[in-house]
Amino acid sequence: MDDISLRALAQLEPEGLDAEGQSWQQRKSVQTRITILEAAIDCLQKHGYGRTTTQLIAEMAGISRGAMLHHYATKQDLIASVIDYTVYKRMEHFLEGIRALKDSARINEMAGMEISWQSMLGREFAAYLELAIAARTDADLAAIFLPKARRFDKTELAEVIRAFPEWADDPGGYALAMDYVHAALEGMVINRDIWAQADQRALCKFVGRTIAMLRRGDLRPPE
Amino acid sequence: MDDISLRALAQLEPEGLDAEGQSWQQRKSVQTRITILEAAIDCLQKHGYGRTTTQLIAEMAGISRGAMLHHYATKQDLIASVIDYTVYKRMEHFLEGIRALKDSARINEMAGMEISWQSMLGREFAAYLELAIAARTDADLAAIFLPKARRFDKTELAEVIRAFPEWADDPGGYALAMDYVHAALEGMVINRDIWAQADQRALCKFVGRTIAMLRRGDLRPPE
DNA sequence: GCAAAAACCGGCAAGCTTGTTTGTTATTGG
DNA sequence: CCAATAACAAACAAGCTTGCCGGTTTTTGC
Repeated sequence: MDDISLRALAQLEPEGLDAEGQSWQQRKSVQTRITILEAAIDCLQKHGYGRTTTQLIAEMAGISRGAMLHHYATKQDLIASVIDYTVYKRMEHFLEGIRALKDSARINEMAGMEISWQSMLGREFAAYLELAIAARTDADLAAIFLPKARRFDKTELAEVIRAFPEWADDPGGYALAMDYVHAALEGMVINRDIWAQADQRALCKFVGRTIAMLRRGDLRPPE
Repeated sequence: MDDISLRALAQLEPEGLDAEGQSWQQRKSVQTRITILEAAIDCLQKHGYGRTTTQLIAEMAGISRGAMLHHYATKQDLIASVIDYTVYKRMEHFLEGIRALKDSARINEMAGMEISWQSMLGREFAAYLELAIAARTDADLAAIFLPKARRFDKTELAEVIRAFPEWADDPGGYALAMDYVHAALEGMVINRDIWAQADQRALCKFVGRTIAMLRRGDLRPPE
């Protein structure tokens, strides 16, 4: 991960989680908060947003509910921090995927899609999806979620542009290709329990093929 | 809508909602039940699965909660009926789209995608999406939702095959194209509040173009 | 050391949600 | 007409969730 990537990541770093050079108490506080946020992600993944209660998070984190409410006064505060943390973690994983990609010299053209696909199989994306869906019907949640989500997409696009300089001749193609991959793969994730696995594999290959063609310019608008 | 379509639709018809030739009391009961189910769909769309309470549904339906619990003894019973009703309504709209398509002689190649896209803007799909996401983290809900969802996909595929006989030379292409359109469009729906509208329009066009190419056979596996 | 602050724990009240129960009105079949 | 049944309404109990408050232990700064 190079300097620019690290700077992009630092731009998304949640507040109150940098324990470097602090007192022992501060460091413990940060550690507890991370434990709580990780527990919250587990809850979102396993029980969904609607059934993610403060009680459950505290139990999964292994601390009392009173202790948790000391760190996050209200549930809304906690959820806001979970959003920050989840977005940060997703970007961290994404940049790690980009970095590994550069090392392996990109053996195939679907590398970008593979990174996205792998990122959608993790805990953080499951939590992100729960938050994204809940934000559709919860104005308060949307107010804090949507800006973060948009910033994530923006940062991710910038990193994709840096990682695939060979697309430089098609500036508009970047955003289109990224949105396309995200839409197709997220749609697949939603139907994961509904569709047959063989169909999902075939679809994955097809999307990869279209990406390769888009990159070659074979899918430019005909007019 | 021809006979075969009507038969496919009848196959998905919910139980206890056919009031033909019954007594006046029976017909009123059916009408009340439909009112409840429609109110439940509204609740799912506006407040999401997690905040859809029996109280809210009863209020939105304009009847007392006691009256509602007379028709649906438990919340689970109600949700099960909502799933049946939603799936039925979605198929009804889909078949209506197919029928209108035949009349207008399919002016463009993206007609199939347009039908799917329009269907995803309706109330029923919003409710369906809420149920699909909730089923991912709710085993009880999944047990009753997943079979219905799979049956819907199966029926829809059969109707697509009937509606587009010119694809007959590519049997495997049907399922792939349908899954592809669904995944891409559902992914777009999820990101509807996050992405810029212009990007969504561009992506919609791109997906349509790939569908056209898939139909022409230009996107067949290279090997 | 020692007072202040921070981390942590347990319990409590208010509100909401679900399911049950009891009662009232309207409709059906004989 | 009348008993049985269905549709509808209101109240109640039990459980859960959230936020708040007092109390305890540990750490920090002077």
